[in-house]
Amino acid sequence: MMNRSTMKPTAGELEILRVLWDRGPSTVREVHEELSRSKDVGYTTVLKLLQIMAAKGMVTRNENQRAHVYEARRPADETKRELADDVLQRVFGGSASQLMLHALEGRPTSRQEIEELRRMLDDYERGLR
Amino acid sequence: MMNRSTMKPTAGELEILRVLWDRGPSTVREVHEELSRSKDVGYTTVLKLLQIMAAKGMVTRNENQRAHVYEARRPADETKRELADDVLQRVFGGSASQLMLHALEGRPTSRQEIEELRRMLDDYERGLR
DNA sequence: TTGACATTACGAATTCCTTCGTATATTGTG
DNA sequence: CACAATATACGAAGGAATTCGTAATGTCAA
Repeated sequence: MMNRSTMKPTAGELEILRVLWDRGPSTVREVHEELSRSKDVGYTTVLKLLQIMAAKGMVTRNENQRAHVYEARRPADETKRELADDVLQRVFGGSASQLMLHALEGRPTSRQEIEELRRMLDDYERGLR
Repeated sequence: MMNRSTMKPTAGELEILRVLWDRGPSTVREVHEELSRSKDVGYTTVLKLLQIMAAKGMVTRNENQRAHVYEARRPADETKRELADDVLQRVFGGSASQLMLHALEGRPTSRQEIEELRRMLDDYERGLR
């Protein structure tokens, strides 16, 4: 099996990870309720996915309670960074400005948001010194 | 079948699209040669993928020559924009600055590259007026 | 023309992802 | 206790993606 610390989540797994990132450690029921707000999905489907993710080492499982509690094993930032880098390399050949340009074009972007991006660049550059 | 004009290419299809974007209309042999530089892949594997992509309407096929000539049907920018937007929404909930932050952190970033990002933002904002 | 070579067509194996049904186990309550 | 409600376990179906082998077909040169 692939190195577990650099495993790329599938689309379905990512949806679940985002719930866990938002809510913190959660039961199947809680994850299912959250996902149900935005899509039609069966309880056992969520359960199965969480079991698979646990088998992959992508989440940990605490079995102290009857309703097991799942938690993302890796920090959200780490996974997000990898996913961003993945699309950066695979689609844009590593060009960050190309990625940003197309991301901005993909949807309405306010001037305010651009301001925030500038601030972010300033902060980031400050970190480089 | 999904609407053909917003079909998301798979990982393998994307590799081929990038070759077609770079080279323009190409034969299977040409695509295969290009891909072979970076990975071990069989000729008929590339052929099959191109046939599938043609069936999906993702590429067009010109059969005038014995060696058919394939060409990406949609402009590269359009597809890239969708892929960027896809990761923007699915991973970062639409926050462009979060995407950028994680993309930059994902790998070494030069000050030069940050400069380019600033120019890109300037240009983009100019387009908003 | 015929044989070597290049090319396409196509089926099929394999793996992964997604989804869910059913069986089983546990818990709390009347 | 026994029943209803709530969990987990697990198999399996269906579909998509990937990969390649083999057969069929076309082309060119000796």
